[in-house]
Amino acid sequence: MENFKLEITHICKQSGARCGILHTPHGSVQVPMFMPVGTLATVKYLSPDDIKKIGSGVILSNTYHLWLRPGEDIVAKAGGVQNFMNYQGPMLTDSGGFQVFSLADSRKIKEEGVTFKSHLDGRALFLSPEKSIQIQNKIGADMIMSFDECIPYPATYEYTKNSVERTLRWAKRGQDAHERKHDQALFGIVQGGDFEDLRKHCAQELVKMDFPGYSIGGTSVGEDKATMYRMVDYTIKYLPEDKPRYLMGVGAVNDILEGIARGVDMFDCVLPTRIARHGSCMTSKGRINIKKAAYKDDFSPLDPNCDCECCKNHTKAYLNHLIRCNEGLAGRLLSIHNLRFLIQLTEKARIAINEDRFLDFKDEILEEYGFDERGF
RNA sequence: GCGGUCGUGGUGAAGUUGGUUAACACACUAGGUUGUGGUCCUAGCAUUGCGCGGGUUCGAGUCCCGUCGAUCGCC
Repeated sequence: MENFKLEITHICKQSGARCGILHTPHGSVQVPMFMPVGTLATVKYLSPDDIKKIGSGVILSNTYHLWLRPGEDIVAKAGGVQNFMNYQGPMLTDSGGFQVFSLADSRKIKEEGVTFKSHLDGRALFLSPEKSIQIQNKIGADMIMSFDECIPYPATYEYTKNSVERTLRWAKRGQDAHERKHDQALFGIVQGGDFEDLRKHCAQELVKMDFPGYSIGGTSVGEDKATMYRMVDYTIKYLPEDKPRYLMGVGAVNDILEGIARGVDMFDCVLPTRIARHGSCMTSKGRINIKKAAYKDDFSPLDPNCDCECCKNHTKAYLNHLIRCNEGLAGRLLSIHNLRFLIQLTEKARIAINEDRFLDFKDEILEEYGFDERGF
């Protein structure tokens, strides 16, 4: 497809991190970037205007969730997910592979696809590579994902190997079923757990199929950070330089920085918005929990270095009050803040890459943040 | 004035024929949450303390007496 293309503008001489522009049918955005998650065609609590104001490049939505409610036909009838939610920016949908893994019961994986029970009402469902792509074709995001098996960690070599082979066959089937190659970029997803040869094999086979973008999957499923970074290392060297690389489900500050250092272009994660709804905030000085009694009478902004609507207009004392009272505005303001915080992080990262000092930048940020094992 | 019922943490309340660590929930305190179920998880949380003061008993929140308070009924 000619209207989807990654243009690499600079490669950091110090780290090898990349900077570029991703062109999509719904606009061009800069990478590396963090993509807010909008599962049900809404970034929880935020209006489309809010999403634009925080400087978000791409937002994510979910095949599995939209399939169940309201159904892909409704979304198609609305003119695609962008029209449905009245957000005219680049979007991406996950394939449902992860949701089948993470929230469905009674999962049975067969060559044909996966049977499982709905998390909403328990009814039996079936999702296959073809079905996932058909649904994503109807939803209409600019980037769509192959239907993969996201295996748990740890998994045995034997299980992982068989799963990778199946994920590769599924990738091919999805590619064959894809009917909107002209305006939807289908990404292949690299699995392979913590096994170097399986990651290599999976990446190389997907590259042979020539996808317009590649995702690194099977991360952030409970493994430790060193393992996650190793999975990225095992994978990324086999991916083509001129295609976008998306590290799925990763959104902790140190993980994003480590990913960028390794050449990742795109990240998404529920972390900033999920923790925001419960009062946890990412700030330049580290993570704080705004619910704490200590903030009851703290009339300073959440993060004086932040330019978001929340930090410019409100005090910690007010946020503390809102979250204690379970007021929706707390979720909105803190979601705006955490998302803006990560987006600002990527903006600063791009500057550092262009100045060939990304490794220094990474160390400075982590130092100031008070990096620990958890990484926020 | 007479009679009944009741009095356990910040709140609502369990506490069996009197028997070791006063259940549970909410609230509160401190953490967590990584391809989003507006969730969920973890830990802490009654100055040997059960309105107050006596008594019985090896042992009382649980029995007895007094007292204070709440509440209902009757004059």
